[in-house]
Amino acid sequence: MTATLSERGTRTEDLELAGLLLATLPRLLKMGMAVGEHNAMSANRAGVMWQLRERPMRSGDLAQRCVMTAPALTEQVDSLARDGFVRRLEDPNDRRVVLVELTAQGRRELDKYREVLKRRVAGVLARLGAEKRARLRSALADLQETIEAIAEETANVR
Amino acid sequence: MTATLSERGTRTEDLELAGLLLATLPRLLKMGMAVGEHNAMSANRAGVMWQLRERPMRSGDLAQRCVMTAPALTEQVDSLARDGFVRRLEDPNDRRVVLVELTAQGRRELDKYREVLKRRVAGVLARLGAEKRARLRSALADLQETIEAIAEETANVR
DNA sequence: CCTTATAGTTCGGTATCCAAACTATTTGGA
DNA sequence: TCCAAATAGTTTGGATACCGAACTATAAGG
Repeated sequence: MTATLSERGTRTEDLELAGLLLATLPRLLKMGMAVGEHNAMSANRAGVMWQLRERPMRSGDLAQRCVMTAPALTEQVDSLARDGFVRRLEDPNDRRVVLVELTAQGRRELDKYREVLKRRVAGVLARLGAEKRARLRSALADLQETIEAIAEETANVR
Repeated sequence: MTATLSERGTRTEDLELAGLLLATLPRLLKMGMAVGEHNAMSANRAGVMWQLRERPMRSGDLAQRCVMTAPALTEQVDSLARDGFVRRLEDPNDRRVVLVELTAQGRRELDKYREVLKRRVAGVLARLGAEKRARLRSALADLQETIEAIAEETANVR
């Protein structure tokens, strides 16, 4: 635990690390995300659909997970539903709620899109040696864990 | 023409790593970038200005570095110039060229904005232990190096 | 019941982006 | 020397994504 610093724990070291992260990653992502041929898909659409890969989700939770407002999400779901990639379901327990579910077609499109991105980003990562890739893998796993934990917490505060 | 990222040598291991990266980072960035109070700044604007932190840059190079089209960049520069954050300069050697320069005010705003983001992201990173943070730092440094190298290459192909 | 809270949607407006067409300048032959 | 092709940016027209505020429908509680 040793969480003595974690309250106001933004030390210089952390700030530098955060600055490095903010300078580095947006460009990498943009390079990977600029797909072009994939007309039906985009980074935003894929981000929403990705959250639904495991199970249907309430519209509000989906918005929170995608870090967007409820109106923005409604629009996204409208658009995705128009293309047949997701569908809206009723919640039998609470008729205010809208559940959003990934369709089979949506899953296929998402996989196809992510395959393209993965190949592209992998092309960058291939330039790192095996050792550096392993280190990156561990670091990303740590990050994902932390992000998931934060998402859980803020969802529970709801 | 496209093919900025090479796709050769993409092994399964690389693909998984890329997938992890694509699933993890956009959310972290969105969490950090959702500032709110900072009306005059945004992730996009800051991204453009950040490229100018060292020296003025040709409009075309700036667009390439920011991974956006020339028209989109023109619009961004218009908007940033309207706010006094950047200014256009002439290139005495080639009168077709427009150089874009960060103003003193722009630098102040950029620093302020990045400070907010850094604190926010650092708050996430503080949850990792010192060891994991160190590993993340190394991994990001590797990535940045690789990205810079790719940017150099594609710029030289010009 | 009737007030308050909650879940989504609609509305109005803004920011961001792209492809295609356009202007101005430079370059490279013939 | 002169003009066609290439290059650097901008303008135009249109699409997408986003947000705050107002609205509808349902649920919960006193």
